[in-house]
Amino acid sequence: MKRHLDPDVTLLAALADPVRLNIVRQLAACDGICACDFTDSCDVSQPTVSHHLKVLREAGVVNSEKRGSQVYYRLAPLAIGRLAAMARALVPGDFIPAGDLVRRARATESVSPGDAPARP
Amino acid sequence: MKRHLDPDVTLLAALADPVRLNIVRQLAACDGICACDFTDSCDVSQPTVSHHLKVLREAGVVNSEKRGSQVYYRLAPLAIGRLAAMARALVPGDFIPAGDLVRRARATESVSPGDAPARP
DNA sequence: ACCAGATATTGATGCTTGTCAATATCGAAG
DNA sequence: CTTCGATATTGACAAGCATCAATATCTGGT
Repeated sequence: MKRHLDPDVTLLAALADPVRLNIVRQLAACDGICACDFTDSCDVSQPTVSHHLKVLREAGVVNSEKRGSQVYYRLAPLAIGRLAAMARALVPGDFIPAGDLVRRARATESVSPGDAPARP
Repeated sequence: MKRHLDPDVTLLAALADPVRLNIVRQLAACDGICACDFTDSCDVSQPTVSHHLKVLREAGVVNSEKRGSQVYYRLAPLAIGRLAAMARALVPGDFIPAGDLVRRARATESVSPGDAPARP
């Protein structure tokens, strides 16, 4: 994982992988999961799972705790908080002149994702 | 941009780039920005900006509206909403047995990001 | 001390991606 | 119609990443 200058990019990049997002979602549903469980649930090899866990660890998304011969992982609340804060900061309307609010309210998200700039 | 099966991964991947996150942040601060403004503010070439805008468009992060010879971009509220929903879904504590809450409350995020699994 | 299980590291490989130069397309103005 | 400014596309290239096989390290039990 590239060490970006912006820690938010690092956080997003850590989550922007199907295997890693799957891991994170499992951790959200049931905190404190042993690494071996991921080796079963994810359909990738054990070294790959270990690699992804390392990426998540270095991005601060998960914390690890060694217990006996196995390692338990849990979500880092700070990381999830940072993600939520990012989403909140991206919501327009907090620091925008009132006139723009009206203009935005009129344009009610009519364009579907992925289409070109209105080619007739 | 790879077309993932999971749309959330596509959304996160679209945001996980310094140039694109910069664009999105500018759009959050001042909605309705012409593409040429990004060519100035981002220190990459015009084709690269156009490429990143396309990625954001296809991920549903931004909507584009052609006005005259120039194209205005604005954030897609749905995408930001999806990001916020993701962050909310990752917060543990909503659907976790009460006993685990106590256990998690005791382990108060003491481990710093990126360190090894507690080697004494 | 040795063995077995769990996790991490290394090295190699194919695919993806960010970037730019060059070119194409599109719209407005003359 | 031609020219100019703005945006998009194409082609090419280097860098980064996900993945696995093989190997190493660590831990608990016998």
